Amino acid sequence: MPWEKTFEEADVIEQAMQVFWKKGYAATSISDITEATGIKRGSLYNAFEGKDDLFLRALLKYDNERRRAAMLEMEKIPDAREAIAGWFDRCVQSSSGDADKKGCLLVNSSLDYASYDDEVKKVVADGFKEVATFFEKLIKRGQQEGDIPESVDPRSTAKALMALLVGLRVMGRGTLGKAALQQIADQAKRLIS
Amino acid sequence: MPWEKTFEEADVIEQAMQVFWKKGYAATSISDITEATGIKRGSLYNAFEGKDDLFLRALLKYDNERRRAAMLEMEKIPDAREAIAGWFDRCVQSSSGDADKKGCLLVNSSLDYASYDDEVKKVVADGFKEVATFFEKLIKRGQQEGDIPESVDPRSTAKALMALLVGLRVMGRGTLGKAALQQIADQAKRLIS
DNA sequence: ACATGTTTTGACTGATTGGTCAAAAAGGGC
DNA sequence: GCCCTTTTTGACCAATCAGTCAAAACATGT
Repeated sequence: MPWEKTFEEADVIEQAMQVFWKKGYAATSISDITEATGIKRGSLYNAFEGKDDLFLRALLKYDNERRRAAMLEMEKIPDAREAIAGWFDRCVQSSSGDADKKGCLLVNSSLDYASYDDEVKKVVADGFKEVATFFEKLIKRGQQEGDIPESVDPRSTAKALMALLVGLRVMGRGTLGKAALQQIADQAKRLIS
Repeated sequence: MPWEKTFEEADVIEQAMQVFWKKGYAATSISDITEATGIKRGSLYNAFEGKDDLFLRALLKYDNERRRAAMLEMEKIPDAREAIAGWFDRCVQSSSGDADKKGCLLVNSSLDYASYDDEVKKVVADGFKEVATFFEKLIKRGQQEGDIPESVDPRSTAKALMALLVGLRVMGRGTLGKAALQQIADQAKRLIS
């Protein structure tokens, strides 16, 4: 056996993700990443195919460790209404708690759209779709358990919650403070009442 | 008198705006703009300070001719509820009707945030704030006229409508079709019921 | 026809971009 | 100690970036 890498790929992807998250895909240069990770240019290209590939991996890591993780956690909450509300509150927390105001990488990426290849677009689109489906299931469950009125249409309300969440994430990057974001989150609860 | 410009500044700004709108600020190069407008590099720099300046003017033009214009038009609608609903329907139309899926330049710009100077940030932030204030006034008017129930809180609902609109605009750039966008718009109406 | 002052033009700059590559460095197996 | 294979390294590449500038083109006032 010859020699093994002196860095962990996952660590590099994590740090690259932070840079992409903060600056956006187009505005992030390879030099930004080599500076952030400490590994040299050549090593980076030895381990990854290129900027596209690295971004895709970073996005997948984010998607797995943040979005999917949040879904799994919210699924455990017994009350369906509280699960939905909890997701919004969680976003308010993470948006207002981040001094860099990075928002959500999936949401941010959905607007750089034109820059990406199809694989990246699919990750973004699938992520949104899964969350919307998740909301829809929760609404139906809430209706079965009597927590959510039958007058609420699961499918369209789920889409609206999704849009509201995206909007919350976008507005959270601007000048809106925590209190304002919380007001938005509270209105989300009215959509399932 | 020596010689006058052979192009109209407003035309150049309009065409530059289209490019920025479609590709985003960071991904748009000066060459993209000279190709789109037909005017040569030097002439462009003779008429404008640079890329930043050109983008700011393009954004201001968009803000004036789209956002402000929409506000003025919606203000004319007698029924406050319909004015709000009309705005959403209008966005569904323009989002689904655009083959390029450019969305809203103000919304798009709000996510490139880090790339811009303070003046641009101010235009974006002020634009959002004005729309939210507009919604708030409409809600209050609707309540006075008895079209909107008193149980609706004007301020926080206006913020939520704003967020929902932003989300609609973002989602509209993805795979969501017209019907799905319309479902979201219809849910907006539930927030003022 | 000529002088005037602006616009137009395209070649040019230095910096930065994403990406490549050959040589050096590093460890395990023998 | 030597070989084999992989990683590391930094110099290097062509392309592109935003921006500059001097000279040519131009319409007007005289």
